[in-house]
Amino acid sequence: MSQIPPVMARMWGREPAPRRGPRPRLDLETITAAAIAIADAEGLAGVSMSSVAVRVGVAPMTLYRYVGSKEELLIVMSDGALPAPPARGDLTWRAYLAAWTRANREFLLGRPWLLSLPYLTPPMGPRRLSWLECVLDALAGTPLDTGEKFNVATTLSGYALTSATTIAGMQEPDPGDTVVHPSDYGAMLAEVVEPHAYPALSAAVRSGLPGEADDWTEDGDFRFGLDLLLDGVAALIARRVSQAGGGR
Amino acid sequence: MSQIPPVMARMWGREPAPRRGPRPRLDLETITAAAIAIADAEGLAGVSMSSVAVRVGVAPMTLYRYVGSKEELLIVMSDGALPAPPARGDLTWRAYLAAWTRANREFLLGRPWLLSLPYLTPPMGPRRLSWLECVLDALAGTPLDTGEKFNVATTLSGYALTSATTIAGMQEPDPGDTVVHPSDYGAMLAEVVEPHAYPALSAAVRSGLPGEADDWTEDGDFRFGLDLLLDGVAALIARRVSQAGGGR
DNA sequence: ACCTGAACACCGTTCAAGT
DNA sequence: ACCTGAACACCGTTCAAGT
Repeated sequence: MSQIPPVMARMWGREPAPRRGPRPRLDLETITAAAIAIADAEGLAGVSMSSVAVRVGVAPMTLYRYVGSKEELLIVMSDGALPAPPARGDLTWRAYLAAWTRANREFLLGRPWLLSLPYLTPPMGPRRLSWLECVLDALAGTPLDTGEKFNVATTLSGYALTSATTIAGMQEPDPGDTVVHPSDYGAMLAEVVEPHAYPALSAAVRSGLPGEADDWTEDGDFRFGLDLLLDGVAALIARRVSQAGGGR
Repeated sequence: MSQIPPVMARMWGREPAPRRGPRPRLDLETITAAAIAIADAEGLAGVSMSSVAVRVGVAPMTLYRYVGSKEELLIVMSDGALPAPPARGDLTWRAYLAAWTRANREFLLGRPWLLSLPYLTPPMGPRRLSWLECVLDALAGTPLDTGEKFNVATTLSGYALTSATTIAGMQEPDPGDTVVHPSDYGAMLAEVVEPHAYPALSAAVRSGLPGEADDWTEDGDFRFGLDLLLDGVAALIARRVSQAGGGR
């Protein structure tokens, strides 16, 4: 058994090797915390094996005892940077999932470098999976099957991701990022989009539109999409309930 | 005016500088196509300024005449790699948006390196905006306002992205990627997730679950989430219609 | 005006050597 | 057993020089 990849074993504290001799002076958590601190301060561009090593006071190559590669370090960071999911309290599934999605979006906005992590793997770390756990738990009282619950979780976190990306893309640059920061997205589009090639878009853009950063950051747009999704979930639950009722 | 960022000007063929003297031997499209071809063949890791330069037969520094930085090149690639959106035909808005979302997901799966592009900017390139145009056009006959139409587009492309990421994460590795490829995601989770810390998740995982790659790749799960979203849009439209009817 | 060669300041990673 | 110094094969980017 135990065919789980090495990063995963390490994230879950399953040290692969037995140990004799001197205790390690370092551990993965310390390294991860240092890398996260750098990313918070300087963006992902500031995170290099050597900058992390300097911060924990060690030679760069020492890190390779704890992490197979930089790519693995990034994966570990992407889990370590997550906060705990919101507490369930006595919210309905719907109120809870709304809070959950909002909290998900919030931590992405608080650490925009999470949005620029080069590869998105399926949820594998303890933190990320605790967020998944919460969705399953919130839906435990509903007639949805396991696959459906997973789908709800995927869809909601996807929505949080998209929403965060949209906002982060128009906000202040990361420290270290310089390429594109449309302070006025709508005006930018208006300048470039030609009416005969993009009729609907250019009409929308010219009639003033949701291009102002303020509008997008407003909560209304976020709630709009979220309600759309939750309405869908509610409708599905209602369907399942009536099916179950009719079947017995 | 013209406060659009340089990458954007270049993507739209607005050459910033006047030109006297020798004609350039290269253009941005050629460079972009070469970079995309490398990414298709070797993954994003294979794309370096020098590998692209070699492919177009030029010194690496020549590229900086056409592109401000590697980051800009990646942005240009992310637009250039998109196919044309599906034709509207005489589909209903709903059928069209379903096809649109599916096509969106499909090109992401066909070029998984798009999923690992380091930073997601708001839609700015001609191709990406033509996808947006199509959503606005499909919803033109509905009473949704501009902001709502944008939101629908954002939500649907977010869903395509999430769905593609989930599938790509469990499929064959990119050429060049080696870190994590859970051939059996469910079994992996089962091995690591403890019942008392993750009760709902470990129950789900142990009762056999949507962890098999086949299940996820199945169309059913994708359609599930998509219908959920489109049901929400339909409900909103119905609400707006009845409001408009009552208001006059 | 366009292109380039040499050079700069970095990368991530290996490996054999130290303790 | 853990840590490291030296070394390798790269990066992206600058700048002054060629034509």
